[in-house]
Amino acid sequence: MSFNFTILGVLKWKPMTGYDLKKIIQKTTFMYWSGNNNQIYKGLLALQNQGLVTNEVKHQDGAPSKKIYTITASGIEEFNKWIMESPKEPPEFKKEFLIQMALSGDLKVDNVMAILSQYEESVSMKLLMEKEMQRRQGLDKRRNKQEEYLWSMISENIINTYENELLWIEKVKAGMEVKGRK
Amino acid sequence: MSFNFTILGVLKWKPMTGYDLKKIIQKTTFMYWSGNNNQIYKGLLALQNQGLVTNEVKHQDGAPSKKIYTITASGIEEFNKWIMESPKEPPEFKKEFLIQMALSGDLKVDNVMAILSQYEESVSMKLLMEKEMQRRQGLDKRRNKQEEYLWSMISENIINTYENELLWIEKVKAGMEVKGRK
DNA sequence: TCATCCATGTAAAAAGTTACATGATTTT
DNA sequence: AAAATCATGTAACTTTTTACATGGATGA
Repeated sequence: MSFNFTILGVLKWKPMTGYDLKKIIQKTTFMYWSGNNNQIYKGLLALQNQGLVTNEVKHQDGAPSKKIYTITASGIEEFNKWIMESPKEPPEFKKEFLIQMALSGDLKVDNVMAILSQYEESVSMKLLMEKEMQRRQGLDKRRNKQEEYLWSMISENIINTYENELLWIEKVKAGMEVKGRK
Repeated sequence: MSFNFTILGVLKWKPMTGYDLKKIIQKTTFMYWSGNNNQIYKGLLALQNQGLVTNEVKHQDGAPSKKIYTITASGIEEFNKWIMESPKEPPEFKKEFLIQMALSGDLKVDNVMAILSQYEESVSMKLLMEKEMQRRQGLDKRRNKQEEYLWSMISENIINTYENELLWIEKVKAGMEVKGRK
């Protein structure tokens, strides 16, 4: 389960609470989970049972007390092993629209054009949202030049993905129009 | 649940058994489910209860008897409504590697280069497999020119996705090397 | 002879999401 | 006065995957 490794990796930055982790995972879109409480708190418990993190309870006046989690030496070791030795999964996608297109063989050309436009609208919207998310995250300070470079490349990867999808939509539309005119 | 709509859409091609559906969904990689028995047979039951499909049992000598499912008129109506009126979901990705890269800020340059190469290998392999899958599927006959065009565009979409990922990996590697030399 | 194909189904586990529950403080 | 933030946790549900179960026919 890579979710727990993600927690571990973020705790390498600095010790923090489950609530902090939740916020980070939720705003980082490429950490693709919902980042809900259930996963976070269960994950932290499991990591603690494996001795990969420890926590220290901080009581606060006029605020709920917090558990600050810190990664242990064996936690760092396990995490580095995951990074270096785990098989690198190829990207996975779910493009429901491809299924819809595959099953639209007997639709009228105009209808196919319509659903292509709907998809285009949806991808454009997503791209805008993604750019806004990244603008906000660009304000976060990175630990060093390498981390900054890697995060900028990740941004590029995500933006590219949506932009390539838009280019592909245009191509399909152009091809459909030629068919329609005949 | 788009899985059941997928079943419905494939049944629009022609009546067939759950087993046939399973094979089609399994070999069509962009229908991203495992296409396991549980989903197929439960899905068909649900569709039948909604009156969207009917089945006819065919007994066979020396082979298990089969249930041939046929889409009903209201099934076709529901399916077309799904295609035209359902919101078009933007593509979703799970790129575990982006998470690994995001958490590799304190790795040595050589180690980052190593995991990039591992990822490149993994994506290349996946691309090859995908091309082979598509070569096999290219042998299937399509119902008409439009369906043929749409399926060729879907192939292009999938191949593009992996090829763009490979281009991106090269770019990241090139950028890392400049950093390493400094 | 051993594996795969045909053909249907069930059981159980894992993974993931949504909603519930509490309660003080701060912001709108 | 209402909503959001901080902070932890639980419960219920949906979705998805893996494995089990049967059994004859065909192919390597």
